[in-house]
Amino acid sequence: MEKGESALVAEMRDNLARMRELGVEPYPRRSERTHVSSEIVEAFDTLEGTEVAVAGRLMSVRGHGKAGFADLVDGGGKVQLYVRKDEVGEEQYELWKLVDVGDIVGARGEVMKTKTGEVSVKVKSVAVLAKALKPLPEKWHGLKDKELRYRHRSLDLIANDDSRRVFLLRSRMLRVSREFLWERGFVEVETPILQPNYGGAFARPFTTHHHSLGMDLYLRIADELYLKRLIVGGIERVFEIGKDFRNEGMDRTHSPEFSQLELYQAYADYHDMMEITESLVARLAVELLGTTKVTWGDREIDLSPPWRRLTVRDALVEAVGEEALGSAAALAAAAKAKGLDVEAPVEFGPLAEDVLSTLVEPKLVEPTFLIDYPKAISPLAKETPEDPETVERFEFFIGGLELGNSFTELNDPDEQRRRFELQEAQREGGDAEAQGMDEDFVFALEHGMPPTGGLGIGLDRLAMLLTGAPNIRDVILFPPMRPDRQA
RNA sequence: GGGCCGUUAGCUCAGCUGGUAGAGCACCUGCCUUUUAAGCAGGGAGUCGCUGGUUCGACCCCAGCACGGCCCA
Repeated sequence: MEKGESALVAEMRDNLARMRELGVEPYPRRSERTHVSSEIVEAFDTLEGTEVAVAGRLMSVRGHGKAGFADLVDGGGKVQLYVRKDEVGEEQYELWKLVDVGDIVGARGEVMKTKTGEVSVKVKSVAVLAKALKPLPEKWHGLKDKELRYRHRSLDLIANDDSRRVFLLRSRMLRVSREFLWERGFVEVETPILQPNYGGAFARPFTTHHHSLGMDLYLRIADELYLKRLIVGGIERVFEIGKDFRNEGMDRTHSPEFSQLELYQAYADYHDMMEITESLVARLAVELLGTTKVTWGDREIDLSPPWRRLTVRDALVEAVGEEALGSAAALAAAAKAKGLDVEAPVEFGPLAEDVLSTLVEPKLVEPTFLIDYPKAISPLAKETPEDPETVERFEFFIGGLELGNSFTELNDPDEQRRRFELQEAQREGGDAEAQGMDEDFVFALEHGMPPTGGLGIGLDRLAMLLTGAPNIRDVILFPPMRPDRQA
């Protein structure tokens, strides 16, 4: 036994060696498969008595002396193998006895049913397709340890059906989202992840360096400014599904690397974006879950449109009272009275955002569009007709989760330049999350961008909602983790 | 960043008031040609997260650290 190697591993390695002694290559190049397990189980009546070839992982082996049963799991599900010494012969039965739970095997044989009614393959020949050298997690508790599940997702997927379901559902979420947008005439594109400037959101970026250009580049924090260039370019309905990166804290709902769907539609505004949002989310629920009702914690949430529209102003009035909205000082006082940790001096916009995220958003369990935000915290959105300090913007919330952000896009290039300049001043004033000037984006706007509605949806959180997952890491296949430093 | 909780066999977990560690699954040996959490009999398996400290003696008490979880900022 090598250092650190358990007895179980030694046994599996020993079986590997003995397979080779029998002249069997445990990692062959070729395999055969005529059916996946689900096909055999579902079409048993027509397949009974015919010969099939199956392949997959052995998840359970039950020996009976000169015979044995095993559960073979493949992409379709599970089918039982029935291996008899008098069917496979002496040599093959020797090989069968060297097979461990976890091994990838192929088997050829006749479709049959046991007397207990289990659809099975009565094996004529068996092949080892990949010998496993490490034991699987326990068979009926699965792999529970969250750390191990996140660090070793392959094991989690083998051992936990729930985990596999989550990620298959997530895949279908992407597919249905694309179908939905294609039906509406949207075009999928890819824009740069490595960017000389970052923008489109408030966040600290990840910085990297390109050696041959001799320059620093940023990993994008949003897709927005490139997608709007495409609207200028005449691609009137455009979307991108991809990763954004924000160099911020991690918690139950934040991952530094996360997936976002962003879409832009020319000749549309944020009302149209609300309709798209409601329709898409409801469609996803129906297609993936068969119902518009999702379970979230101990609540049931109905995602059927139309969703509630709540103005930021009304939300703030309800949270801190109308008097508090008169000035930044009044709002600060009211926020402090509600227990918020307010550091003076704070401007109205960021303060309002604080109040919203602490006192309002967690209560937005039923699907809600929070609409009409302060301009000061929305440098890319167009003003409302009623109030130049308010913009046509919404964020939407379900189950207390912020799931997305949308504007009627600002398309006045001069106004956009002024907004960027204000942001730059804030950045110089020490706000690391303020957005920088993007001259090339303004250059594009100067050629004329049609009135446009834009929308971003956080796909990880949407996947959380649709699967009931309490932690964003539960819906990210390989979530970022600190290195596992063994002493 | 702060508070609380966790880390014991490959996995899931027990472990009392400090006296050198247990179960189930998995694994090994034997029996078993329709089992499916197969069964019966027997057996092996541990750096108790890491480093220090207290103590005659530490999985257990104390301190620090690491990783993770929940909550708060």
